[in-house]
Amino acid sequence: MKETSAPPGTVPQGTPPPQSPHPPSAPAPPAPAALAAKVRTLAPSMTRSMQRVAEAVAGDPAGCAALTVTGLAGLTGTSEATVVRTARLLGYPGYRDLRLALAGLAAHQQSGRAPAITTDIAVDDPIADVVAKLAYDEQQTLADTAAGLDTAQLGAAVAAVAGARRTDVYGVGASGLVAQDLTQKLLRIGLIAQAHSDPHLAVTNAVQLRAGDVAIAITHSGSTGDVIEPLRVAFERGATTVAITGRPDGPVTQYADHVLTTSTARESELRPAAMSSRTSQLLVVDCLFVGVAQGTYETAAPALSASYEALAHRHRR
Amino acid sequence: MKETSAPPGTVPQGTPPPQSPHPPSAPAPPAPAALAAKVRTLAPSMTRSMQRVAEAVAGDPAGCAALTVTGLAGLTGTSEATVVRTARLLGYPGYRDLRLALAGLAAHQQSGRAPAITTDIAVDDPIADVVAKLAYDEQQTLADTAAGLDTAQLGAAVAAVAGARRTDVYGVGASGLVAQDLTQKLLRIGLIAQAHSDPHLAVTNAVQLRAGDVAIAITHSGSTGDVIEPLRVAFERGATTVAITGRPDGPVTQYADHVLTTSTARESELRPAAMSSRTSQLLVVDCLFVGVAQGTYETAAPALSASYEALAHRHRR
DNA sequence: CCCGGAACGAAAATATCTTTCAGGGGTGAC
DNA sequence: GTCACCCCTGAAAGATATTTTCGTTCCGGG
Repeated sequence: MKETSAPPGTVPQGTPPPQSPHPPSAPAPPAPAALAAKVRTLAPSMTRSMQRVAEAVAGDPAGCAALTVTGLAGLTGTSEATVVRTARLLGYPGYRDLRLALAGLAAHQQSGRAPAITTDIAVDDPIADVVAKLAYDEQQTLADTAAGLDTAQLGAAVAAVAGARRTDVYGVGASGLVAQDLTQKLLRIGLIAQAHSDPHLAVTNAVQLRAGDVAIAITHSGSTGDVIEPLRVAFERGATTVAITGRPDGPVTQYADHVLTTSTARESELRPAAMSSRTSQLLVVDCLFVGVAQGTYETAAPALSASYEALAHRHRR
Repeated sequence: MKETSAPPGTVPQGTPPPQSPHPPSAPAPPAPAALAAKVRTLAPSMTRSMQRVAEAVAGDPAGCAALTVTGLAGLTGTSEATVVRTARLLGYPGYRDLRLALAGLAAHQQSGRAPAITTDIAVDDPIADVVAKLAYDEQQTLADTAAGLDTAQLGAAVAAVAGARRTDVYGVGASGLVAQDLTQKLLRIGLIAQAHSDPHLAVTNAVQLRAGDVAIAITHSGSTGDVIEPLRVAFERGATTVAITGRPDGPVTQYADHVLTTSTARESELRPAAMSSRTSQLLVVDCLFVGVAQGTYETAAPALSASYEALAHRHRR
């Protein structure tokens, strides 16, 4: 018999990438998930050998999917012909298609058992669980942050930075890295930006700010004195001030013209709050950056490609 | 060659891939659902023809699962050999197994929800859309990274760091911030760690490493000379070396005992690759950290609370 | 005891997958 | 600018897997 699905040289379907239609679900021949039921239904009409095969298939779809005709025949103590006959009886054109369906079924039921990722990370969690849980938590943090972000405030902050003479960013500890990340990006699109993690230098720099400049403070707790102080100075010098914080009611906001709220996820002993706050802050910072890049596209685009090219030589062949 | 998948009575899988270039080669277990991610990760190292095949496969898993080698080759305008080569590159023993995985994936996503809108960010997108798209993309990046992360390699890296005399981390540019992030965390649980972004200092420090020490290089491109060089030195001094890179076939891996792969998302003009690579790298680093914290819980727990308390009085009332 | 029918498996026949090999195109060296 | 080299690529040979064919065996009934 010829290949059931696609003739080699001909033009079976002229549509390569288009998604296959979902509405017309399983018609009749390819049973999607009701395989076990089908086996029970058809069992009476099967011969002994075929029943053995059907039983094996229904019992361990995943395992059988990994077997060839010969393998399955050997496993069930029958012959290849019997296996093919069974596949036919179950409604498939041949063993090949049964096997394909089997693989799908296996994947399906494997995804069925949802890992309890809502749990906290325990000391004895296997490493695979740690990965799953962390990824899940960070995804959750991102969703929360996006949902809680005030786009009006963000828009105002974007406009301020896009039109600023210079932008100073304050952050210490983990937030300091976020501050640097933002700074790096702004520099890449040709803006003048600087990150400060040294409180003293931050304050002395803040004094130089004036109207038209922007100061951004990043602090999860909203009460980090080392970051509030320079922001206060900048505020009093007339600069536009922005606070990125997880505590929109914290002290830092009293000197902030615009407040961007980051989300606060539950923390645990093994998962310090710094982790999710960092994720959240980075998303906010990314949004800010992209917004600014949009607003200054004329200059941002060439600056981006220039910096990209400048780095090209630093890569080995 | 005998049946690639499984002899009758024995274990189904467990077949390591054909060749391993170096001792630290990822076994690359048959990817279950991480296919799209894998395609993106490996795309840069593919040839044009192979990319066409990979694209078709990633674009329409269900459709491709129904095709034979010849059919897929015809559809993509390539040859059977190329299709098989692509399957190999994606980590499967041959096309047969890729097809099987494809069937599983198809069943998987048919049951799952619709894949969301994946439009690029445009210059004139309203700020709310920017937030939504960025959040979605970063979530996707996290999922891809988690799916593509080799837990065996991660476990090995965790063990190495947990037992290390000292740990050095190399990273420049955006990866430098990730390196600092990791370092900060490790310091917090009482380990000795240092981040280097100055290539010269990194090398001079690497010379001091010896067996029992760990060196970690972080580079998205996998070919950043400034980061490879210190890793090479550390490798030759006998330290355990780890590479965190988006290019598991890049130059950096030749000096790495363990390779942790980050995901590569499509980039656009307004969304530089650095953004998603950073997200991906951070997740990997977080996993590494939590793993190490688990392994050294006896000392990590008190160290964590100590550092927490030490910071408390830096917060304003 | 012999006959008819169905089940079953061995092996041939076919299709499919994998490997090998040689040509073509591009790149770096000189 | 030319040459040599290497890698990509596809055609075809070679190896495997699947399907079909066909003969044998096993029962139950006449």
